[in-house]
Amino acid sequence: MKTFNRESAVLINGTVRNRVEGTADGRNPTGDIEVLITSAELLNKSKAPPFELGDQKEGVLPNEDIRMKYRYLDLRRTEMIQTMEFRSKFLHLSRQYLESKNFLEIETPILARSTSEGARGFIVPSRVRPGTFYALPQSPQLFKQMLMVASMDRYYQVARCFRDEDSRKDRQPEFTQLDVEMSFVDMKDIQDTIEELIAHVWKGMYGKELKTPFIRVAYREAMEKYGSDKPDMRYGLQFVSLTETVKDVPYDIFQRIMKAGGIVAGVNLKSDVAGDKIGRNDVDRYIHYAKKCGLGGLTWMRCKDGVLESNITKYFTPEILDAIKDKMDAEEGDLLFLIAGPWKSTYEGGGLLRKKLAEDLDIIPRDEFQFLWLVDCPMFEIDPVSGKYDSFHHPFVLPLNEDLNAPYVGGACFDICLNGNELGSGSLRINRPEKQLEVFKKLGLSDEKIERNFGFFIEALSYGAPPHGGIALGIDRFISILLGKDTIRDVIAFPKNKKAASVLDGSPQKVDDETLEELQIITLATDDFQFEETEDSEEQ
RNA sequence: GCCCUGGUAGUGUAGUGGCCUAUCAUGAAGCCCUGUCGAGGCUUCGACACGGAUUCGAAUUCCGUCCAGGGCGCCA
Repeated sequence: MKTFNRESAVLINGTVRNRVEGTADGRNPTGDIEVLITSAELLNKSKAPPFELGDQKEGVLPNEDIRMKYRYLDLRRTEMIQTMEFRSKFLHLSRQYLESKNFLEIETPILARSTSEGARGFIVPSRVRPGTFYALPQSPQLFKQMLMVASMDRYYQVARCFRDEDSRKDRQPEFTQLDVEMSFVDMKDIQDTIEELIAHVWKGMYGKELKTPFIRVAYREAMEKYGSDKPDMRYGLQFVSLTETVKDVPYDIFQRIMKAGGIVAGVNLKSDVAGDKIGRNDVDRYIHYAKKCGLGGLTWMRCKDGVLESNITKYFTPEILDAIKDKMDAEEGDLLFLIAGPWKSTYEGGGLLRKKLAEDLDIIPRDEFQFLWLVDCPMFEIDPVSGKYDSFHHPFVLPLNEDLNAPYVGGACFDICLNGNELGSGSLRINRPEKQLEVFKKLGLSDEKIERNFGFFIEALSYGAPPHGGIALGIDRFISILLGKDTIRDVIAFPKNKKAASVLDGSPQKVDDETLEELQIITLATDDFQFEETEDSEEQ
């Protein structure tokens, strides 16, 4: 009889039976049975795999680039098969729910127009009209809105999106969104739909009811308490504003910051969680870390013998120290960290510090899933340096103020977050052309640019576009969080690496001169990057 | 564009100036054993990413490059 090596495709005929008593192998899932073989055929012999695939070897995985190069083998691992099954079932349940609510799955173009807004796009040269290019969509935004104009009323799509920006562990150049759009809805309608959708998926995946509605947190509160627009509320460590409390303290640094309109806030590391485990050296490390997070520094106070002590308490009167103690709910042994600076950058830096503290102190409940809606978002962000207006979400969000020059303009937009990650964002859209024009102009787009990039869209809105809105959920992120994966690459069958390349098929690739000529393209690149040749391909 | 971490047989690792003709496991090839299949025994094969510098001597120190990952910028 021939030896059948591992990973080969084989055809076995025989009878399954229990093994002789005393020979069962409990270590093996099939250790209780055996097959009495009547015939065996080797359909296709496998070469020796370049790395171990057996389930017992999991946890001893090779470097990721080896896994990517042989992704078809990596995907044979039980863990990867289960991930693909999970993803498939997740999408199936999502479609099942949306179909039951009369949503239509409609495909939108992959070859589309570049609107040269937002993220860098990928472009595709046209052979028929050399010198012109399609763009791959960053999202189906304009198309789904035009489907609403077209009275499609309820649309969804499992949509591939493309953005030519640098990768992160949760960002790939191409990724999948569950894209949803509806006409004649308000924000709550959209949120209710998504809650029901996720609850339906939850029931199907886990057999459990998901608690709805999700909690809602205002943008400002999220920033001021958690230092993030995607707060992880599974643990405490909330910031408390001390700006009012310390406004008269003759501490130079605070005074300067507050005169410039900045804030002072503190977080209490309770002694039972952290306070007395963090020594003076640790505090110095956190000060260093705070500076890396864009904070000017980090002030600390420790509650000892009933009073707050630190290197700067000499600038504070006992009354103010008591007020801080009171406000921060500081008790014996607690450690307070104080941050100060401009509102946005300081809270953002504080949020990074909060996350770091929670990780170091190991107080994040890893098995918990906490959904939330981030609501009451602004319409615009103003660049502190240039003073330029930028969309908080995107330029198609419906402003909540009629007057775009009001001191604060809210946007009819919101995010859905899970465990400190942004899963997706939704909004009501502008449906009147003149309002859309007004927003474009507020964002500093010239008439010429508006006409060139969005003329067709403004035109579409002018044919009685109904009020509409929608949302898009990042499927890769969602699934990776649910499965506890460190990177979305682990939930994508064929992902790209950090340099946006596929090690498996060797893309992106140079094309031959004839192809370039046909497209009338010349390249200025001198770089001669080549993927490492394998021995096999050299032999060919 | 910038910062950080890493790169030792097919794979995972040990090894911080001479004890390295480099450890262990797994793998591959061959043989032995036969209630084996994720068992056991024996033999063999196979690596310091690349280039330069320091040194009597470099896997080990330094510089540069390449590759991979994490982050900043960027991601409307």
